[in-house]
Amino acid sequence: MRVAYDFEQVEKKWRERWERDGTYAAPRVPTGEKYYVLEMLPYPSGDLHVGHAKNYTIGDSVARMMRMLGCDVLHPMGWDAFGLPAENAAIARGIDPETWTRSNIANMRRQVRLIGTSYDWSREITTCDPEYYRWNQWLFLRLFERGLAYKREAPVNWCPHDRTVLANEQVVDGRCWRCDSFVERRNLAQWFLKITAYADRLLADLDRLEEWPERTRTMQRNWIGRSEGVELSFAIADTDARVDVFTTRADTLYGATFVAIAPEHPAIPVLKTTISKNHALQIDAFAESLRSKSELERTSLMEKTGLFTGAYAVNPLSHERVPIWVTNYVLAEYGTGAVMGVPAHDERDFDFARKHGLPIAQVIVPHGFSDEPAPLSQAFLDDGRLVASGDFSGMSSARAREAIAQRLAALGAGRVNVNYRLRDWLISRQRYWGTPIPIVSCDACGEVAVPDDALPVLLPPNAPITGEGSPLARMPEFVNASCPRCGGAARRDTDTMDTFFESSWYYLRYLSPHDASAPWGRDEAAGWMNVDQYIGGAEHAVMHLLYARFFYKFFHDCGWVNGADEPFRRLFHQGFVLHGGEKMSKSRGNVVGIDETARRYGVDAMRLFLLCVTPPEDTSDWTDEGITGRVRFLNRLWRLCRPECSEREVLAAAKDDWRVPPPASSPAEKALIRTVHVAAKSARDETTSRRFHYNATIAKLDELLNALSAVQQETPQSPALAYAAHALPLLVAPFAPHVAEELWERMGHATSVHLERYLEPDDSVMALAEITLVVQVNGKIRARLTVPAGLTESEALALALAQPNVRAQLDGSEPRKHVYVPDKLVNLVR
RNA sequence: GGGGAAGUGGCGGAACGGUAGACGCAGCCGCCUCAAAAGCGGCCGAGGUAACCCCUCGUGCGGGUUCAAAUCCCGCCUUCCCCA
Repeated sequence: MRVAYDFEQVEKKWRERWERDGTYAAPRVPTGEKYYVLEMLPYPSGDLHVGHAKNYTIGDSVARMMRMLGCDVLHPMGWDAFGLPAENAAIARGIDPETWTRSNIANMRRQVRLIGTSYDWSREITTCDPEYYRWNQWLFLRLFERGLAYKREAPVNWCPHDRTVLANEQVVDGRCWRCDSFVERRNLAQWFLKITAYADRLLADLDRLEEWPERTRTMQRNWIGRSEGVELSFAIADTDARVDVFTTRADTLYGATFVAIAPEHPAIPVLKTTISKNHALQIDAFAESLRSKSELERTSLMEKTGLFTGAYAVNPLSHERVPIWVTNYVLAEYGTGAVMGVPAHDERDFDFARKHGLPIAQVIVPHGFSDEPAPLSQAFLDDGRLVASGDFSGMSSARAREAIAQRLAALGAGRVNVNYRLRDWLISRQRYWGTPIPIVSCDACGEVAVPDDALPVLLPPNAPITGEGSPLARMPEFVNASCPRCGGAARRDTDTMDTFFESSWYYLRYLSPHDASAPWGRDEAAGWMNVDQYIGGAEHAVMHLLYARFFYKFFHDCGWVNGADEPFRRLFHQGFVLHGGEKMSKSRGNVVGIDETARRYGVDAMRLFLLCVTPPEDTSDWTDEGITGRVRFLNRLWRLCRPECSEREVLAAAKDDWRVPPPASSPAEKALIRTVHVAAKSARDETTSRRFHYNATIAKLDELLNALSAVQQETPQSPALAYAAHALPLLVAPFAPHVAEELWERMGHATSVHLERYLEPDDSVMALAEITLVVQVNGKIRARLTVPAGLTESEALALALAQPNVRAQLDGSEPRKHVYVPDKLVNLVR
């Protein structure tokens, strides 16, 4: 199946014309109603396939619709250009990361343009440009000044052979992906951003993001993982030290039969003073065996194991001595690095106690049960009534939680606390291809900020990128610096930032992309923010979208942005495009590329197919048979509109009137004019409702072509035909922008169809003179009547009762009651 | 294990409590043609029936709410996604 017109030439012509004329340029600040529509900043990985095209087509259709509905639309594009793949290319093939990245951007820019997107290219940003990343550094320093960026030791994956840090995904079965050495965990001083300071707001404000998908909000809630409970202290017997634990179940405190700590727990050195040498050696060996294990392995993959330390902890209320164990499943990085073990009322503790022969002391019984419980065959997790809990026995769990918290507070042994699963954001990467962290380390002054007027700290060229060691650390000309504060010799920080830093604020840079004095302009932000519609994959539901929310709240607190302190008002996740029922991948060899598809069918056909096959949030399947339908659509469109084009003088003369529907002289003409408006209504409503189910709109456009074809055969000179043909380019413009523009021009218009107002659906045109009245008896359809619209209830009822089939179903009896839905149905109930 | 989304013809899907299967793909029949392609017209859930009238069944399964349920509620099964 071939497109019947020269789509290649048509599409190229308009691509260039739009570019030349700046058709889609947005004003500096909006004057009328504004609409900021944004697709997630892409990583320039290389070739685009039709899955990417689907994402950009959805966003572009929305942008074009909103423009045609009269809004000032901001629709920008840029490149998330820092990151590991460029550095890996450098390691594997000796290509300079910048060269590799720039050539990928050039290719992707060409492909994104190829698919007819209406971006304002004057606002293009590239995050590896010093003009961009200097503002990363500037923002980092503002976080640093406010105590929201801090440095501390934290474990990383370390390859001892390559002497480098590995990302989690570079650790395969505990070994380095490059050299197969066993990976170690090693503590390094690293920069963190204090996102936990915003945990409560990030959680609470999810409730206000009503136009985000529920699943995304749920995922963020789970990720933040707020729990209310008590932080309390167990003294380590025979020392002055203590072990802090957090629990949401303070009511089970009397049931604690052990305390479990992480092998890296800071109390271990103190604890060693009270135990035998043999115990101490065993602890060291146990810690050593876990040293190289990742969190994932410890908590999920490995069996839960542990070792008695020989030391005891003292329960702050019962004063009972319980053994302290080191375990693999308690992590030093999470919470307090220690938990109290209550086997009777916690599944994990129950399993652990069973395995290691620890006592199981039940202190909660179901309401209504006796105080002498039978031995448990599994942990009892529900709330109940306390037993064997000193003064608290007999209380309900809920009441006991409060009473125990109060008692602990009075004793100075505990306090009510809120715990979050969310941890501070580690942004240090021991990598080259990223934003240098603008900090100088001075022996005398400590960590000192690079002054604003010395920004950007440029990424030096010709770094030794070999995969061994940190490239910047091996460049003395970069490392050696003078302290901005005392002028003495100092060392530059040789880490670069996590690339999620750049993507946490880029939507603001689009507002003033060339401003050399500020990351963004206040007026521009006041005018354009917030992003009205954000579009991107569900895989970013947590990290990117949480980091961006954190940044925006910080900006808001600094007074740099006004209005709502959420960056993205509405969020839409598009579905994947499969091919042959599988995800597209190079290894499967099932990738459908954009270039090839554009060459075979044209961009308009591709866009229409991607939109029509499923609702945009659903997974869809690419098929070459499926796109046939869209090629036919375009061919029909071209053919049906062109006779009108030859009469361009007539149309030009009637130019002011082309939006006014002519009187219809036949039912087919009436139906045709009506279908024009039905299609326009669908396009408008799918946009303003933010459902974006343009698959339904395209079905209406199919019906419109069917109606047009019917009238053309019947009355080729019909004014209704001219009207519908003239409306068509307007109607399809957001979805198939090139062919629409070409037809529009051929009809004698000198200005772009994309700057026209969309066709306003008119209810009076869509009203039907005759409708089908459905007659039901007891909810089952017994007759369909073609009747004039607007019958009164009694008229409809009389008609319904006169139907022979209805009378037969009523079997001579009068209906007990009836329901009338005007112009729809009558339901008679026997 | 917890949470979320979804199950409709041969296929993708439409129907936001009111005519189930719009529209498209595939298939079948016809027109056009020397022929093919393209195009145009028709048929296309299952069963009953001479029948396109009409009747019965039918939206994963089982209940419920309602004059009326693919749609709302409860339970189950299956699939996908996220977190463990």
